[in-house]
Amino acid sequence: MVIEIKDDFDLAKIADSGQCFRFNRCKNDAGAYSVAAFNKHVIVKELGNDRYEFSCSQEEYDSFWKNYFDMELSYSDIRARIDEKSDPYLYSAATFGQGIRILKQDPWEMLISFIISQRKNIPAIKASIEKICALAGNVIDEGEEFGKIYSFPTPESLAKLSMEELSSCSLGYRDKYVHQAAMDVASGAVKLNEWSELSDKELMEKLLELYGVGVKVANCEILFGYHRLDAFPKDVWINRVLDTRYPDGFDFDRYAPFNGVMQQYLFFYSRGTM
DNA sequence: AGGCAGGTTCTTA
DNA sequence: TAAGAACCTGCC
Repeated sequence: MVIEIKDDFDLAKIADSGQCFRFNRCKNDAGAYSVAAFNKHVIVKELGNDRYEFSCSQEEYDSFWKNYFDMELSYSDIRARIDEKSDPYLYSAATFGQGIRILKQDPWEMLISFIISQRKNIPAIKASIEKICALAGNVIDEGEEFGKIYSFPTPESLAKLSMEELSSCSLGYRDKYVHQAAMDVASGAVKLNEWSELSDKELMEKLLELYGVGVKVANCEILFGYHRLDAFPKDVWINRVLDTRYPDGFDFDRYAPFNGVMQQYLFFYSRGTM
């Protein structure tokens, strides 16, 4: 089906924004992207004039992908909160990053993904996640162009993997973190879905109790897994920006409750320019 | 060849 | 409570 999208929506920027790891440009089809999430897979292709082709039914778009891409929220309105004169750097970053949206992803998949992300670059993170999916996920789609697409494993199937199998996914020292998290969620000791009811503070405290989860990974989980758009993960890139561009501090009060969106613009801009 | 990559844990004072 | 070292692995 083909749909017209008027608000910010740039597949290339979203794919490269570091929030998702199973969102890839199709090798033999420029402008088309493969997206795997929640046991579903879709190819999205930009047609021009704000039109996009989704390789799914209208019904699946309405019931799933529309929400996944957070289409009810206007990101151009969020960008409009930025005043060029009071913060020219953020304004430039947001202009550069226009088209980025924060996806509504699976808290479980995000937790494991960001545990894996520590001290890894994005290609390495993606490679590990794909190995895990191929090893413990199910085939959810198959096509000549993109081959077999696997779902992200359930907590149960990931918990069943031996440490040897986990190690074969190039997790390095993170293998024990992933194993423990899978055990905790599979056993029911950790109920990620119920945690969505917690306050920001309580949610952070719960996440920090998990083995292998520190402040940065917890904030990524809160922003990308729980879609709480005020969370502001600080990684080396963001810290570099804050140190060099905001020596007197970033104005978090001004952009609440959307500081996480600003973080994405700053992150994307810093990676493209520094 | 040595250092580093979107951090966290463990150890030590 | 805080700083420093160690940690897997792959790629410059």
